[in-house]
Parts: sequence; structure tokens; C-alpha cells
Amino acid sequence: MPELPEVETSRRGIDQHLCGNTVAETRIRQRMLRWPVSEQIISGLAGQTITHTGRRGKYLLLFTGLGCVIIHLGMSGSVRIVDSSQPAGKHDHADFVMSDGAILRYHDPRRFGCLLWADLPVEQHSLLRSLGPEPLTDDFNGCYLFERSRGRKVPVKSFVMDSHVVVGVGNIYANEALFMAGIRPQTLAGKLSARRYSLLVQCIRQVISHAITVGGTTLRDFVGGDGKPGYFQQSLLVYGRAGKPCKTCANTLIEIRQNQRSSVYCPQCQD
DNA sequence: AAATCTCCCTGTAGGC
DNA sequence: TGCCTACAGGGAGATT
Repeated sequence: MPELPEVETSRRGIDQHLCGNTVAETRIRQRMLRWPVSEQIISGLAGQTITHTGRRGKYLLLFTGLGCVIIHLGMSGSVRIVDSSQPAGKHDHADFVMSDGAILRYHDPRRFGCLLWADLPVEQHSLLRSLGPEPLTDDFNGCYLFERSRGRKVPVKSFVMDSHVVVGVGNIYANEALFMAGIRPQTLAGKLSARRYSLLVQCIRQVISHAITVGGTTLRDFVGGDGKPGYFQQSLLVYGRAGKPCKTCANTLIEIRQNQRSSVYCPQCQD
């Protein structure tokens, strides 16, 4: 599934094909995604030139002089550059046909993603306005996370997965980072010390940085055509390993559910 | 304000 | 083999 590293790698992969290029036509085959595809994308994008691309959290951004296309990949979405010889398949919901013939193709089986138009500045769009810091920038640090957590009674896992606190930490990363930091996912956010938040921030940065490195590799295969598997899975320490031995202490990993989401942890290594 | 719940959707895995 | 059900998950929006 597209995590922040894959969104960033997608952006880098499509950027050179789009920048300075003009949209000739949009073809929307399925307009019911998470929200209906914006009318401005369906009928008002042709003729506009894409000046640059960007990313905020897991939102991919395509800028023109008049506004910005906001793309979210949900959990099954992808974008790739194709040419007109490649026929649209099932779940290829949208094509952005560029004036040089390149096509940005949006694919999303589960339709949890979106294609929206926003006025500038896009940071003021309701979807982006209240997002927390990027996990790899300096404003995401131990002090920040500690301060934000004071008085919070949610489990720390829910806390770090809240995009208003920090963006890009999905279920997989949250599980992995908490294991690396030796913190149980159900520990209340408000109860953890500044020291432990400092360690947690380091672990979140590390797991996401690593996934970016590996995610890039995945994406190259992905964009290249055959889609699959993703080397990041090979690095998983706890996620998807419930019932298996902890790689540190060999104790059996336990699975619990927190707000309809699975958490896996080691009762020996995490407290 | 903060916490909790619901829902959007389809491919896949597991049970029979 | 094939059918059926449960489940996975990002995250906004509604509800408590």
C-alpha cells in the first residue's frame, strides 16, 4: 500500500514528465472516489500547464498557475506514466493526457483515494490546513511530541497515527517504531516521559527513512509495470508476525486490536 | 477539545 | 474447485 515513502517516490517518478507540460485533456472513467472528482479536473484542467509537483503527508500535489490538483492514493492507489499504446484497464479511473503524449494514469481498486482541485495557496485547503509536521523535518522532535502528548488519554499508537500530530505514520510504521522504541502500543500518550518520546521520534525517523530507501526500489518496479512486492516487508520486525518469535528475545509476539486496527508487540521487549 | 465510532470499497485469505 | 464470509486499511466526519 502507498505509504509516505511511496507517495514521495511516485512524485519523483512523475515530476519530470509533468513539469512544464500542458494538460491536453482529462479522461475520467470513474468519478466516484472517496469524494466525487472535482468538476475543475473533469472539465477545467485542459490547457493549464503544470509548473511543479509537491507532497504534503500522503497528499500528492500538482500545481498550475491557477490552482492545485490534490491526489490521495488511499490504500490501493497508484499513479504512473504511460503512453497512448497502453489501454486503460480495470480500476484505471483517470488519465491526465499531456500535450506531449505522456499520460498520467490514476489506478485505485478500492477507491479510497481522491482527485480534488484546490485554490492557492493549497496549504489552506481544509484537508491540509491542520496537518502536523512532516516526520523527517526538524519541527518533528522529542520536545514537540512530548508537549503535544500532555493530557492526552489515547494510546500512544493512536497518538502517533493521528495526522494532526505527525503525518505519514501508518499502522505498519507505528507498530514497527513502537517496537524499536520498546514502548507498548496501549500505553497512554500522556504518561510517557520526554526521554521516551525522544527515542520514539528517532525510531519513527529511522523506520520511515529506511522505507523511503526501500520504497524507492519498490516503486521503480511498480512504475516499470509489474506492481508488486515491496522490499520493506522483509524488514518487518512485528507487523504481521503475531504468534511468531520476537527477533530480539524469541518470546511470542502478541496481537491486540486498537480502534479496529491490529497492533503487534513483544510483551518482553515493550513496556 | 478530545475521544470514539462509522463508513467508504474490493481483493484476498480462510473455512467449509 | 467454488462459494461465502471476514478482514484489511487512511482518514474524514459524525457522534458522544
